[in-house]
Amino acid sequence: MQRRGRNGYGAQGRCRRRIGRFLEPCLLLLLHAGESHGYELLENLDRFGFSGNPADSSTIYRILRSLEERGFVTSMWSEGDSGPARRVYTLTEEGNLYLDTWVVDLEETDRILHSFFSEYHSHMKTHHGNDNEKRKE
Amino acid sequence: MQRRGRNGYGAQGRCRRRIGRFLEPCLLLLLHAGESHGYELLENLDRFGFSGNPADSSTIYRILRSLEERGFVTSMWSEGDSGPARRVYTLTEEGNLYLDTWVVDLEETDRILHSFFSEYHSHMKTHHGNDNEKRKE
DNA sequence: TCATCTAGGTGCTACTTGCACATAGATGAA
DNA sequence: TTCATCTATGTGCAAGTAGCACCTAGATGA
Repeated sequence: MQRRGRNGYGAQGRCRRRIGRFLEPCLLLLLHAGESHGYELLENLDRFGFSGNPADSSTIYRILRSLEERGFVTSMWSEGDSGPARRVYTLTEEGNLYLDTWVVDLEETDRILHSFFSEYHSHMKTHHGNDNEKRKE
Repeated sequence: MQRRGRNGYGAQGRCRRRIGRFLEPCLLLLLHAGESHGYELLENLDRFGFSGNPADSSTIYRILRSLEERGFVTSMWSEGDSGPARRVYTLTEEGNLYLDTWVVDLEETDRILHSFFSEYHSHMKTHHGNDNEKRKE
């Protein structure tokens, strides 16, 4: 306590703004539209524009398991009309709230991202094309 | 090779769209505006809106070291007019190009993020406020 | 002398993700 | 009947990002 926050950083506990490829909220959103199983969710993910660089199936199954452990989804085995059995996931009320916190978080991330872009573009405008000048003098 | 890509995923090699808190491009952008040292960069990061949840100093120093190992920045010890010596970092031409690839990557991420938002909002509009209906019937 | 500020750093840990690979039921062709 | 293939779920391992606790050390002023 005497050492942490000495320089003002790392003082308000773990509150990571992770987005990475933010697969978790995408899965939650897909499940909000109706129950589904992993393989189907995997295919529907390209709706978000991941198609050029799709997610790995193992990642999706692991996220779903993790969501279930935290009570945000429930799962049931379902003998489908064709193919092997599927583990069908359903969003819970907690998962629904969790999706909302994700959206708030991602909107904040979006703001940060755009402040990066505006900083970048305004800086590039003043150094139009010639970005060596600052290191020359 | 016979197994990977069987379902069409994981077939084009490692091309992770990582953003996380995307501290790396922020540092590159700050260095593009002029040479600086870690402690100063840390303080300037709040320009991007990280202020509510600032980065840890160890993370910044490690990113700077990593950038140097990859040739994107160079560093020199500088005896300042006050306080302890500083390791001053300067962006290289490669680092400048690397920043541009980051921007392209982040713009793609921005598109994905917005397709998420539009999917979310259009879905919420049709289920205005009552999101239990789909699980009730 | 001692606390504090400035500045840089290490060790450990957790989380996310990707790749390789395993398992197994269903389905159809040879 | 056997075998490849598709559908579907999963594990093991490794790398990358980041946070927290903690350390070192010069400068500065009470």
